[in-house]
Amino acid sequence: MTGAQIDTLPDEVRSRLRREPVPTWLSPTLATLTEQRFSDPDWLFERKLDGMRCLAFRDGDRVRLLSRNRQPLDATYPELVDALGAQEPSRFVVDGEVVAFQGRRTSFSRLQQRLGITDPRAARASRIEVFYYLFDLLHLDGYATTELPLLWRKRLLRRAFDFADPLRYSAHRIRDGEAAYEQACARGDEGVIAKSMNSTYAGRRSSSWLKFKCVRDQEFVVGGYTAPQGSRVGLGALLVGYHDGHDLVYAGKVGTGFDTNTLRRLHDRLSGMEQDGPPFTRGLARPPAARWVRPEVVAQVGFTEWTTDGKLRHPRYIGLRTDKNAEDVVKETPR
DNA sequence: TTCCGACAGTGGGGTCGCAAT
DNA sequence: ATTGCGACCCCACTATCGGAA
Repeated sequence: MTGAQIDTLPDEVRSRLRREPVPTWLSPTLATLTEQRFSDPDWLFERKLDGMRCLAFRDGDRVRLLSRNRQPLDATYPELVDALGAQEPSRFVVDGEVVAFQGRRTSFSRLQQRLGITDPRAARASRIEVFYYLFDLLHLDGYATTELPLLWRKRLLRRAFDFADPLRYSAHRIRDGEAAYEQACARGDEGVIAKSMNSTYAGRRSSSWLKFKCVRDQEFVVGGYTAPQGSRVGLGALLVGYHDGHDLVYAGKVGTGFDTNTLRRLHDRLSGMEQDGPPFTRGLARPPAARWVRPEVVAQVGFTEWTTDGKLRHPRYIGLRTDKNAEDVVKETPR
């Protein structure tokens, strides 16, 4: 039956298949982050899902799920093992993302509540429903498919599998990347993955897969900093917050985005502004070991979203804002 | 020559499991 | 029973280096 799937391929495509046993491991292709947004008839665009990367290997009765770092996930997602084991093809390798939903959005924080579970019974009993979005096919019925063009791999994947929850096919649109990106951000998605339709499966960081991330940034007041560790110079991270009424609310640390010069400059500036206690009046349950400063410096910070705990997720330093008064820094609500 | 990709190192939030308290 | 820590997951970013383009 599935051999028929392969038989339907045009000769020039089929000639790129290579016979092989089902591999026990393949490195996942990783996308490269880019600021460029483009539309291109040779590229397709998929939703960027906020979950966990997972490769699935089936060889007959044996189904194995592995994380990006080769950690076994079979016991964490037993219902996915079952669904893959019930598929018609008995030998395959697929690539995809395991996700959980919070409303209409994929939610990594919700998925995290299942992530550490290593007992299949506990996993099945979990209230967190997960889905496996498949977006690539690396092996089918004794053939390596990694040398096929992406669009053919996706076609084979879609035809060879029976997509019923919890397995879902990761749909794409062709050509219109900029519109896909804008719609993704408006929906509250993480972004878009752009993929060159004719590319083979790279199995490493690749410029044939690009990340268009929906990013946010705003100003924050610097209220302290931590000491540098190891070979770091100047400081480790900035502790930042924003005003809310009479409160200065702590929003987390920012520990990346500076080069060596900036670290030194920031430390020079902040070390002259120290005060005894934290300037934050809210959001700081247990103050971390830090130096505290008068809340006067304003920094621009990029991040992906607010966590449920009111902290910045994936924060990075962008630069200082000298044109903005610290008193005017408040939490911006996304429009 | 320039650029790309890999690696190491530093930093973030959050969850779970387990050992120490 | 509580706390702290490491190991995972998600990452961003800098600095360096060797080989590809």
